Amino acid sequence: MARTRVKLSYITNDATRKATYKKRKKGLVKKASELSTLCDVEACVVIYSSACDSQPEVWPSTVTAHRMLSNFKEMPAIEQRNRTVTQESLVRKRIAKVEEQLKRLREKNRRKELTQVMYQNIGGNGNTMKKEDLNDLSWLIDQNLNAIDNRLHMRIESFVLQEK
Amino acid sequence: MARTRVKLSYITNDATRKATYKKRKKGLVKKASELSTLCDVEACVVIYSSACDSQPEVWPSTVTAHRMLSNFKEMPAIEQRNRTVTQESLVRKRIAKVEEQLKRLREKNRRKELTQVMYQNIGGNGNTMKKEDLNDLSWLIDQNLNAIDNRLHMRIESFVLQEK
DNA sequence: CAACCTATATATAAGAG
DNA sequence: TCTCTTATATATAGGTT
Repeated sequence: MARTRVKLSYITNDATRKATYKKRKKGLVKKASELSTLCDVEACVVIYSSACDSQPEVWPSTVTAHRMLSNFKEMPAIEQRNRTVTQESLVRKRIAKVEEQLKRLREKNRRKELTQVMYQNIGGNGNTMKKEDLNDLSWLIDQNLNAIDNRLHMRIESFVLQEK
Repeated sequence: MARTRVKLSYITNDATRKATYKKRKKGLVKKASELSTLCDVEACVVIYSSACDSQPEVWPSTVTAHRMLSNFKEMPAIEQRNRTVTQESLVRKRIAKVEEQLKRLREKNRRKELTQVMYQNIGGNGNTMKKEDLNDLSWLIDQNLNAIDNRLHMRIESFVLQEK
């Protein structure tokens, strides 16, 4: 995507492929993180590369990925229900409502887990955190910073309005 | 990333957020697909959005995601072995070798599965394929096209050399 | 290697229909 | 809401250090 347009097929040259892998892996994870923040959705990315990384790359964390995929196993049941035509719209509405609750609970849970991790580790022995935890933690901190930032702006705006 | 720089925080406006979600989801999946092809790695992306999609977005397929995540559960054992310091380099080498074999087997398996799906569906009743299968199939076709393309170029080159 | 450097290729925010 | 357009923001290929 730069300097030259690259053909979309396996890169034979080892060095080039490894370089591309590192760059694009970083980019992919960044995009996933942005989507997650901008649209408040849960997302995970898993990359297996036996050649480049000794361990699979998992974003945002092993724990999250596991949770997402185990939720995933429940899907067929929901899908079946969605396919049922009997009183379809009513059922759909109920499902949507339950999904909304579920989502809130997941979010709450996620924050709780992460906050715990944060307190366990900040000021502690330093590097007991795994990379995945750091990723999740970084996300949490970003979210909190954004919340603070928004509140600050609101306060500044109301202050400015009072002055007028 | 265009026209205006967007602040990296939750998009409050429903329409805007939904539009952004659709665009970025598409982009993310494209990037994952490209990484997978360019570097020959297995990758999967899962996005849960109770607000925007009624179903989670899964790339490349439900089957693949399941497989990747269940392989994932085996990790702790491997990680433990990696942490063992006894004859570390030798053990690592053996692990690398086994991982390489495993990777080849997975790839072989993946192709087999997909080819089966392909034959089951092409020329059949038309739309019994799920979106995820289509994604995987599309990947398989791309791979085959690339292979054909490469072989064609080789033949052309050898032909040109003969002419000289 | 890894980190940094730019010319280009892509992604995408807004706006229009 | 969806699609198309287009100005900008980002990502990144190929080098350099």
